[in-house]
Amino acid sequence: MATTRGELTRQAILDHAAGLAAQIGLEGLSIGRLAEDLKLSKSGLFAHFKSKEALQVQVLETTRQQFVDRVVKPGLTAPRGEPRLRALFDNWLAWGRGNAGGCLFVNTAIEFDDRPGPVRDLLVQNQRDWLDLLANTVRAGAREGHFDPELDPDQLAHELYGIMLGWTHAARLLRDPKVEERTRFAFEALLDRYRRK
Amino acid sequence: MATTRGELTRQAILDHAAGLAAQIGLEGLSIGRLAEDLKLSKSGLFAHFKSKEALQVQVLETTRQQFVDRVVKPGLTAPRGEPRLRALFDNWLAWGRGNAGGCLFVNTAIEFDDRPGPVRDLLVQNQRDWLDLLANTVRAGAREGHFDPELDPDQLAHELYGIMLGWTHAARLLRDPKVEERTRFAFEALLDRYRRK
DNA sequence: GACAGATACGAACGATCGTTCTATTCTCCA
DNA sequence: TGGAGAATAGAACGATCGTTCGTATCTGTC
Repeated sequence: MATTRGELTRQAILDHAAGLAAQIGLEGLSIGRLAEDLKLSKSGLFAHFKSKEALQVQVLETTRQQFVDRVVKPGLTAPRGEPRLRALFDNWLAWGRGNAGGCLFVNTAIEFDDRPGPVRDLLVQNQRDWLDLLANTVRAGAREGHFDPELDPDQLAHELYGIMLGWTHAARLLRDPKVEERTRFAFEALLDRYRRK
Repeated sequence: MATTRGELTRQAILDHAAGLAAQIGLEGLSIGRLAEDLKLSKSGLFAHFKSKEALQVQVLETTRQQFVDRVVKPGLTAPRGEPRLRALFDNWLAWGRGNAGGCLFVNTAIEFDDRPGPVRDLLVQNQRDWLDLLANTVRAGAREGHFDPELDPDQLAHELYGIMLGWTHAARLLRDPKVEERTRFAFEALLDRYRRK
């Protein structure tokens, strides 16, 4: 992976674009705006991607990598089962709080749920991977004796994602000061339902 | 309320725009596209609203009225307390399923959580009203003996909204065939936690 | 130090955006 | 029936969109 000059600017573009996209949407990204922000010419910037759609895809891929680095990998260092599920959840909350526009995947999920194409496809894959990771963590938790092995791990993952979406809504739109407390409460109640009795 | 000619076309515009906005977003709405769809001139259509932002606000108001008619009002005919909460929830699911682009409020919530202005303000008000309605229904349910009066109705409303958002994500992005069943399961589990023991 | 390829620029393309005019056409009441 | 005012149309505005093309500058190699 030779870090040539073009590769450096490409990454700089993608980093900036990823931050911007979380705030104004992947569709709201514009080549001109990006070029101006980064003091490049429109055509010079465009040449790195050949199309806006390719830029959008690469922005998603960049963000996915950041997500893995900041949420998934540190989460996997926690002991498997419930502690790992808690770590993943905590990291996700920190991720949502830490990004200026919130979680790009959550935003893009709604932006593209009606727009077929490679962006949507990639997004679906990312979300499935994340839900599968959560569900598998629950499965391991059942083997460890943390969770009731009779209950459906995919259902837990689905509900957990709903809690995260609820956090997004209350934190970012409503600016609810109790959002943290409400989210934790919901999380604990969910775990409790799935705990081995 | 004199139903003049201009008022008729205005409503026709708003009805079409509301459907379109749910699919491509409030920001994605364009005067030219609307004019073409409705066989009007751009300027003729524009004259009804004087600005795109005013159009967006009125689209939200139109949708709010539809929401009241199709979700809230029929819900209020159910007996107060738990039955009413169930009716509201069922109607909301039907509303989400019935609209081509999903729930406009959910979509716009994410589109505008970073964009200050009258559209965002109106949206916040709508969402607060809806959450308050849910919470008040729970409060009434506690008085009826359906729910535990020690538990926080606003928390239940918040979690209920998270379940709805989870439905949106699984149904519209992931096209999860089990979304209905998962959503119902989560809803029942939530009610169970809040039931008077 | 010259050459080759990668990288960036500037100008321009047609299309569309929201918005502003002026000029029609319609509607309805005196 | 004529005239006032509402409703729509048409043309044009400056701006921005994604994209293309030809040209210049840089970078690293022989």
